[in-house]
Parts: sequence; structure tokens; C-alpha cells
Amino acid sequence: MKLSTWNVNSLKVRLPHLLDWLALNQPDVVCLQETKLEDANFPRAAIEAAGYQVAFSGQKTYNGVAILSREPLHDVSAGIPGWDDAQQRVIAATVNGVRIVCVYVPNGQSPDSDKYQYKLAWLRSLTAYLEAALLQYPSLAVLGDYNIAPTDRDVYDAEDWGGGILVSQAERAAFEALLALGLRDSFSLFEQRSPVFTWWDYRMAAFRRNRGLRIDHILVSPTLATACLNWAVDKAPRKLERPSDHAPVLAAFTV
DNA sequence: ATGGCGGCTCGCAGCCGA
Repeated sequence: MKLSTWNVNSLKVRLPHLLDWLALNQPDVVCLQETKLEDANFPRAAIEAAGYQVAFSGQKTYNGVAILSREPLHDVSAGIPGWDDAQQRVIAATVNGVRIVCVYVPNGQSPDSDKYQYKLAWLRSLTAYLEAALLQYPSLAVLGDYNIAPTDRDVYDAEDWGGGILVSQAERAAFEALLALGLRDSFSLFEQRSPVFTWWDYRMAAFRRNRGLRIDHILVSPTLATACLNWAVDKAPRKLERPSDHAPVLAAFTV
């Protein structure tokens, strides 16, 4: 079973890239973030024609998440139950007995902003949600744009980036709290010869210079961690005309 | 040097992302 996540930064703009990528890579599950589409405008027909069922939760202009799956989606749930949020950032579904949670963690803007406090509160709520989910689902995968670079190795130049968002102590502590639940970062299950990134700024030729961050993650329950065959970031779509600033991330499992 | 790029909106400039 091949699971993947991709922040497409507007599904309207990136739909052709997505359809090409599906045909080429044949993932079983794709979690999308930043679809930026109201549900009425979601390109359901085009995605179903590509052979995928889809569940989505979106809004205009910002945010928006979706799960695509070649196998049926069961028990779809949008948002974090019991936690009111005007922003559409979470959707979950069960596929072949694997609970899939697609997350778009808030950006945080800057450490002195209200958006940063919202990000930390949001992560606390997510942690409680996943703690309960782990009890219910032995096979659980949490895929998405976490907007956190867990270590300095996940930043092209930690000093140049500074102590701002995506790398702050509080954000990294929130990421560690997810691992403390028993989740494993599937990236860390495999040796990497050199730093690996999943996002590169559109500006300053950051992709060409490989000045990126690793902020898109696939976290998995212990059961899935033992079944994980590989982890990879696919940089090919980032090289296309009019790319998303994120590249898709994939992990394959023996389930 | 705090910009830069790109997507969005009852747009023609400003917000936001990361």
C-alpha cells in the first residue's frame, strides 16, 4: 500500500500536475493540502475518472484538505471532533483497515503573532485527537503539511533561517509530543545520505539551490512502522512549469 | 538589504504562505 501527501497550493491550478502524477506513480492513497476550493467547486469528476474515490473538506481562498483513494473510503470525518475550527485543515478516513488522517497544520506566520498561538493550540488539539485515534486504530497514518522542521538537519541552513517559525522550540516540542504518543516519523526509519527537503520557497531560486525545508511528514503507528518498506520525496513535480512549492512525499507499506 | 514568488480576492493592491 503506497501512501502519499502533497500540499498542492491550489488544486484548481495544480489539477493537471496531480492527474499526471497519479497516472505515473499509482499511489493507493493521496492526502492533499491547500486545495483552496469550496466543496461545491471540488474537481470530483476528474479525480474519479482517474480511478480515485475522494473525500474533501474545503473553503475559499485558504486551507482545504482531501483524501484520494483507489479503494473505498470509510468513516470519513472532517475536522478535529469537539474542537471548533473555522479553518478546514483535517480530514480522516479508513482505507483497507488503515486509518488515514490528512492534516494541514497552521503556518504560524511569526512567533509574536496570534496565528502562532493558534498554531500551538491547534497542535495541542491534534495531539489529543491522535492519542484517542491510536487507541482505536492499530494501523494509523497521519500525513500532511506539518509546517514544522523537526531538527536543524531538516533546514537548508539553520542559521540563515533564524529562530522563526517552523523551527521554534515550541513547534518542535509539539512535534515531539506527537512522537511521544507512539507515532514514528516514517522518514526516520531509513538512513538518508544527505538532507532531504519537501518544500522550497518560490523566491531566490531556492529550489535550484536546494535551499529547502522538510516540513511534510508521514507519521505512523507502531504497527505500520514495522510494515514500512520505504520513504521518498518526489522532486519531479517541483521541476514543472507553475509548480506547487511543495513536493509530494510517499511511503510504501506491506499492508 | 526582510525583498524575492505565486495564489487568492466583489482585485487593479494587499493578504498570506513558509
